[in-house]
Amino acid sequence: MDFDEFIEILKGINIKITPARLAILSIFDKAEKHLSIDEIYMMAKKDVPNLGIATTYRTVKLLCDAGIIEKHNFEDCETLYEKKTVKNHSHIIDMESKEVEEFTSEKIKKAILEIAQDLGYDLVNYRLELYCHKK
Amino acid sequence: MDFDEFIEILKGINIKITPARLAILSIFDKAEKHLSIDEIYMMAKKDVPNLGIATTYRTVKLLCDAGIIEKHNFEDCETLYEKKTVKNHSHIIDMESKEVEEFTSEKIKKAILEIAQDLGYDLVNYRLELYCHKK
DNA sequence: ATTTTTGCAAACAGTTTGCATATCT
DNA sequence: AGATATGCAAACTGTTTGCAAAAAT
Repeated sequence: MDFDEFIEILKGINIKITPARLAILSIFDKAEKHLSIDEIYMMAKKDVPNLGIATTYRTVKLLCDAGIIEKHNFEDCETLYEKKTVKNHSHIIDMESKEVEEFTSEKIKKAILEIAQDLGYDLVNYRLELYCHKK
Repeated sequence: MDFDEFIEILKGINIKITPARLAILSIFDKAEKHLSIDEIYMMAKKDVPNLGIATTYRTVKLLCDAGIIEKHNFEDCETLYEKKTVKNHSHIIDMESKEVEEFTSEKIKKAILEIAQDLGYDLVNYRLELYCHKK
């Protein structure tokens, strides 16, 4: 999904295109890593110097609700956000550097679906996080 | 692990046995579900009427550090605590009732270990949560 | 012109801390 | 007695909200 598609989504949900929103949107569009609110705020401020923290929170929430970005609460980390990918994926957190890597495993996914079924549930979503040391 | 063993652990780490600590300890010993700080506070207050919330937090933190209880931050839930079991387990969260059930799966565990290895990490711990609707 | 969005400051929830007093060993 | 733990209130962090002014449609 690219930048213009994002904007179409925003227009679709009756939302005005403003400099603050464009700035934050484009940060996520370019981001190579998971971002904290403060990082987003700092980066966006370069484009929109008088941006307020409240607007940052509001915009991030908006993008979450619109399904454009995703929120993560990893253990011992501040809340982080990333652009949502179609494929749902899991995370590996390097416990020293706090760096986050992503992966998917059909094998694990299948096993999880199975377990949920066995226990009498319909799986809606799951969260899998591996806390590791780099070898 | 039973109540007396808990107390031995506390003594072992040079910690005084006080009514507040006994009360909170025994709540976890009996608890059949995951507990929020407020629930712990309310329950413990029955035994120790002038208990303060600060002591509740301090004691809960103490028990976490001692490895007696475990902290969970499930999505859209308040922070919850449970007595730590030797076996590490995963959680199924019923998205309507917010009830939490536990399970273990060697199959999943194995697959997870494998993945971590493949990606060049040593697995220290993992967190797996299934968000579901009850069938 | 109308509606939505913004920045600011104040409010808020959950948690932690400083301190003088009380409790444990 | 000496060391630790407690309750209280104040501080603090991360986040949300009310409002009047500003900007988008």
